[in-house]
This record gives sequence, C-alpha cells and structure tokens, in this order.
Amino acid sequence: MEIRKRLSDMRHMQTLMIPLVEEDKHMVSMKDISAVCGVSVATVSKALNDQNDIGKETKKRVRQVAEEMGYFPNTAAKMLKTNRSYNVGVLFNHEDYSGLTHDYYAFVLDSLKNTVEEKGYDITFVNTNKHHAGSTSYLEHCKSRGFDGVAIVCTDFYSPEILQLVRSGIPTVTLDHLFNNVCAVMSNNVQGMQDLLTYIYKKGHRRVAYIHGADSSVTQSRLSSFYRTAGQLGLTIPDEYIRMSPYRDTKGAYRETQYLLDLEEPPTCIIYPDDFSAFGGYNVIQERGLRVPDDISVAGYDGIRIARHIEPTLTTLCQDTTELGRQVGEKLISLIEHPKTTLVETIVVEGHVYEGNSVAEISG
Amino acid sequence: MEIRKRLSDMRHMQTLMIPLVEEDKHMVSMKDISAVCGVSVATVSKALNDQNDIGKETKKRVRQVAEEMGYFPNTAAKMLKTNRSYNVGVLFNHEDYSGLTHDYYAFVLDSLKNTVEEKGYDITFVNTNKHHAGSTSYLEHCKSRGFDGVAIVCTDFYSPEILQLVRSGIPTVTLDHLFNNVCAVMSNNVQGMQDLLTYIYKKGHRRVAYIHGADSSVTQSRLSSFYRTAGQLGLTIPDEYIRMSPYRDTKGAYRETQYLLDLEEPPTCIIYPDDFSAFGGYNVIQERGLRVPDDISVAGYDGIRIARHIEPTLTTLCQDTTELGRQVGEKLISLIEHPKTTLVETIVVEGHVYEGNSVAEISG
DNA sequence: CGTGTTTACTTAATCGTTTACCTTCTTAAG
DNA sequence: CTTAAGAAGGTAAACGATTAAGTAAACACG
Repeated sequence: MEIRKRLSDMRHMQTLMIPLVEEDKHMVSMKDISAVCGVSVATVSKALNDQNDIGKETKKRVRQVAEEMGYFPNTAAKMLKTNRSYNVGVLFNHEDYSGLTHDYYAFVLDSLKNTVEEKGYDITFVNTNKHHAGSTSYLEHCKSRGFDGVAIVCTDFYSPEILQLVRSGIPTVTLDHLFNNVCAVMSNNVQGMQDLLTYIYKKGHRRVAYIHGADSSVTQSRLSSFYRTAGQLGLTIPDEYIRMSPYRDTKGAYRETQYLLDLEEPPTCIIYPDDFSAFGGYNVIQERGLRVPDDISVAGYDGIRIARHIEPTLTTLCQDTTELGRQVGEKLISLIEHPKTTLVETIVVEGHVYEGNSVAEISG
Repeated sequence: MEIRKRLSDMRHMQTLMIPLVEEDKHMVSMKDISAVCGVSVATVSKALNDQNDIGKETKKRVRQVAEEMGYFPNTAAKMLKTNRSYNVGVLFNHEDYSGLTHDYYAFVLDSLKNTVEEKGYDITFVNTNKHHAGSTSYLEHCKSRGFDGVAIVCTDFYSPEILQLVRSGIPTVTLDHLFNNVCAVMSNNVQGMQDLLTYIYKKGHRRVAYIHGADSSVTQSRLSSFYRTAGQLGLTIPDEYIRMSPYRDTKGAYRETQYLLDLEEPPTCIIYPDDFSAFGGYNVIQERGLRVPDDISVAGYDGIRIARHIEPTLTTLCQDTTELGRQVGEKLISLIEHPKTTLVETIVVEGHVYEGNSVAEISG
C-alpha cells in the first residue's frame, strides 16, 4: 500500500516534470489522486463531484491536487456507471442532396452546436453508414454510443428506422417534421409563405407563380399556405402557375422557369422553392434578354447568405436558422434533464421577408 | 445460477414480445446472452469478436442468439477496457466567421464524415466551449472523450492549445496548415494560384490585381505564388494592385474593388480572396455601370457551388473538397490503426481552374 | 454517563467488456 | 498405455468511475 502510493507519486512527478512530451499517454485517474492525497478513491470522487459528506479541507486539497496533476474524468467510465454521456446525436442523413452542404441545415447545425456545447454537451453525428460494426439501425447506433438525446435534423422522415428511433424512449427533437408525441421545432412555413405572397401582392403583383419543391411536409405547408393566402387576397392562380422542381436543383428551376415564361400569359412574379433555385431562374431570365425585376420578379425561400450579396439582391423568406438551432438544442437538453416536466410540444419559429431588389413595384 | 439464467431468459422474452414499446430502455448485455446460451460471458465475448479459441458450433449459436436478442455492444464499456473509441474528434473552431457555415469547410467535413464512417468511425466535434465541465483545453477534451484521433480542420493554428494538441501523441491530421512532424493535407494553393493566374494571362490580361485574404499560411502560399508566377510570366504588378480584404467579407471586397477601379490605370482583371468576395466585386462593378467580363474580369477562389449558377458564372480555382476530406480521413485512420508504419507526410491535393464566363479574352 | 446524531470518511459492489491464465477433455504420437 | 499438444471453454481481474452501506470518531443532550 505504502509502496503503491510512492510509485504513483513518482509517476505523477514524472508527468509534471516533462509536461509536453509525446508520450503523455497516461491519463491521471482518481486512483492516482487518492494515492497522492492519502484518501480513498471514493473520497476523491465525492470531493470532485462536490458532494457534501466530505470535509472542507479534504475537498479543497483533493481538488487542488487534481488540478495540479492535470486530472480530467474518463468519460467512458463515467458513462458506464451513470448511463449519461453528455453527448447528443445529430441525425444528418445526406444520402439525398443536402446535409452539411446545405446552407439551411449547416446554419441550423452551427447554432445547435453552440447551444448544446454551452450547456456542456458534445455533438456526435449519428452514423448513417450501414456497414458500421455491429449496429444496423440508427437506434442501435444511438444506444450503443449512449447518446443522451438525438436531434433529427435532416433525413427521410418516412423511413421506418426514424420511426423506431423516435418511439424508442430516447429524447428526440425533430426539425421541420411532426410526429405524434414527439417534440418538434418548425420553421413557420405557413406564415412564411403567407408573408411572402402578401408582400408580393402589396407590390402590385396579381399573376404569381409558385415552383414548389419535392413532396415533404415542408412543401405541403408552403403550398397549402400559398393557395390559402392567394384565396384570401383574391388572387386566382391558374393550374399552370404551380410547378414542381426539386429543392436546390438549378436545372429544374431553369426548366420550369422556361415553361412559365412561355405561357400565353406568363406570371409577373415567380416564387422558387429556395434561393438556390431562384438563381437558376435569374439565369433563364437573363438569357432571354429580360431583367430582374424590371421584366419579371423573382422571390426565393431560405435567406442564404449569398443571396443578399448578389445583384439584384434576392427577396426571400429568411428562415431564422440561429433560433431554430437554439430551440432544438434547448428543447433537447430540457427533455434530457427534466424528462417528466418538459412539455412535449411543437415550437414554431418565425421567419421574415428579406426585402431585396428582385420583386418590382408594379402598378396595374 | 440456474435461477439467474431463467430470469434473464424471461426478461429476454419480454423484450422480444413487445418490440417497439417506449420503455425499451434496457440494453441487452453479454451477460444476458451468456445466460440464454448457457456459456460464460468470456465465451460470448470471444464468439462475438471472432476469436479462434471457440468452437464453431458455439460461436454460431452465440452469434445467432445475440442477433435475435438485438444485442449491440456498449461502447462505453468497450472503450474503458480497450482504450479505443472508434470515434474521431473534429476541431472546427468557428469563433471567427467561418466553420460550418463556410462552404469550403462544410464540404470537406462532409467528405471526411463519409470517409471515416465507412471505416466504422464516428465523428464528434471537439468542444470549443471553455465552460465545458472539467476540461479546459482541446487536449483535455479529446483525452476525456477518448478520441482515437483528431482532425484539425478549421481553427486558429497559432493558438498554444493547438500546439499542445498536435504534440500530445494523439494522432492528428491538419488541413491547410503545416506543423513540424504532423500529418497535413493541403490544398495546393501554390499550384492553384499559378494555374489561375496563368489562365488569366493566357486570356490576354497583363494588368492583374489580387485582393488577398487576411494573413494565414494559405494566404501566404497564394500570395507568394502569385508574385512568383507573375514574375515568370513577365507581368509587372504595381504595389497598389495588391490589396487585402478578409475572407468572405463582401464589404471589404467592395471597398477594395472601388479602390482598384479608381486607380489611374485600373487592372483588367481582379482576383479575389474567395468566391464570396468575388460577388462583392460583381456588385461594385455593376453599380458603376460596368459589366463582367466585358469591362473588367473577375476571378474567385474556392469553387463554391453557387458560383457556377450565377451569371456571369465565376471563373475560379475549384478546390477539391471531396478529395481533401477523404485524404484527411484516410490518413487519420491509417495513423490510428498503423501508427508505426504510417508515414508522417504532407499530402497535397490539386485543384483545377473552373472556367466560367467572368474572365474575358482580350487582345492587346 | 449512555445513547443518538452528525461528520468524515472507507469498503466493496457495480456498470459491460476484454483478456491473461487456468482447467478439462480429446486426440495423436511414441 | 502414456504423455504431450491442442481445442474449447471457464475464472477472475482488470478498465475508471459512482454510490449504497458501513464504520469510527466527535459531538450533543437529557
């Protein structure tokens, strides 16, 4: 016992004396601290965790020695014992064309990351790779890694795996998709489309086309809001004004824009599925020798950063990615830390119309 | 003993019978499998890890039961015992204006993620938040989490914390920065700038300005390559053609462009620090009633996605983010799995000139 | 003074794996 | 038949923490 103390003590001294060597592999553990302080490991644990059945003096000394020795907890051991990882998974499936390379999701993730890190949590991507050793589903991967919670940010919400995950009992928050009995944070697409269309209407436009994205709950919200708002404003929208082009597909946007411009009575303003697509629209329009917004007005959706730096700056519905990420993070952590008292609810985040120069004021 | 077996067996049956309930909290462990199979835990472990001192039949049975019971390993326990996490940290400091929201890094990260996930590793962000419980430095966070390796992708490379990290003995790979004795993956900024400037030269330009980004090793490479190439081509670059504007700062690009256009002998082509800035240049030029590329040519650097969808499409040096991310990932994992035989080297990834319409062909 | 309470610890079990080292049984060679 | 080797599996000690339960000393109080 006495010998072990000395040994541990010496090892400690070595570590201290050569602070930045390459072979700094050894992590100092509670055992090392306990040896140096001459107390039990349990005492060290309690002292560091600020338990109250430890003497003031001892606590102080243990903490100081721990500091000096450069102690930090072994997360794996802590996890194993406590079943808490202080790590949240983020589901970012990018088999479709999106994920990290999509401004909207990247910005949300950035904000989410800041939010949870501030509260002492780390972020790990839920491995979407099927070849991952042992685990075959998202849920298994999450359990295997012991995530305290999972943010489902960007994925195919209709896959059975996702359903399995949200039903598993692990705290989950979804972004822009609603499941029964699952917390969700939603960008207000209904209000957003209403604001956007109303803005366009107020600028004098009466013939407004909408190229919507591929089917999803987001698309549905926007589309129905478009129809509803149009109705309220007394606009008649001919069927051929409603087109489809996948999100962020400039080719598709190009094609549909041509279709719209070739109509006998073309629209005076086109709303695109997203900003990226809107720029696809710019191109056709310019190619035809027409100008935005003088000859035709254009509106986007998202509010990606570049949109306000390209002339004519794009009028678009700017989604509040910072707030979205923050809400996802806060809700998730609340769910983790206060599972009983946290409301299962849908949090709606408002966007706003960013007024660029792409929608003209027209009269009559 | 007999009783424990039965109990465990029954618990197992329950789990199987109510497959998707909310209270699916219990993770089936090796102990459960061992009880059902009537073998020891050690045998189960060996069977699942495909050790060779286990009978064929037993191995098969254990594996099948494990499958049926929905077993997957507890990562924390495995980590604790083996000191391997199959988890790599990614250092993505975004206190400056970049990080996830920067196309270049986001694309690299996306590729890195794909690469390591394919090999069975997960990605966790190195927590850059100082308030994180217990750990105060990147290194401590990494050790605490037990990362097998760390990819240093986007950060202030001059901070002492980073130095501590790369010297710690944890496998690390840096992107676009060179440390002594540390693996690095570099986008070839020297060749890139040379190619870009040569392209511009061949288009007939003799008065080329370069607005470079804020100081960093990347900036230095590009700038010195610019000078060197200019010399080789016989171009004389007046001092006032070399300007500075921070990366991705459209305001700065705007300002410097004005400066350049106001010169007595303005350049015929301006190279910007990045594509984002180049669009800032577009704006001034358009505002002044000039046109790209007829009146002045513009080149960017990066090759962000949107650049090829905006007219005039931007001529830019397209960095190969997919390859960069892949190389970082592969090198890192090689370093982790074969520390002795992996070369400590610098991998250089080539880019290519993306030929848009923003650089005019001029004669004389 | 005896008894109960509080304080400040220690002991030891435990989380779910891995693995060095046994044990037992089978088989083949001498 | 004896013995050594090999195959198949078991035992138990880790890994680094947490925590219920126990203990010894100090203190309080009628």
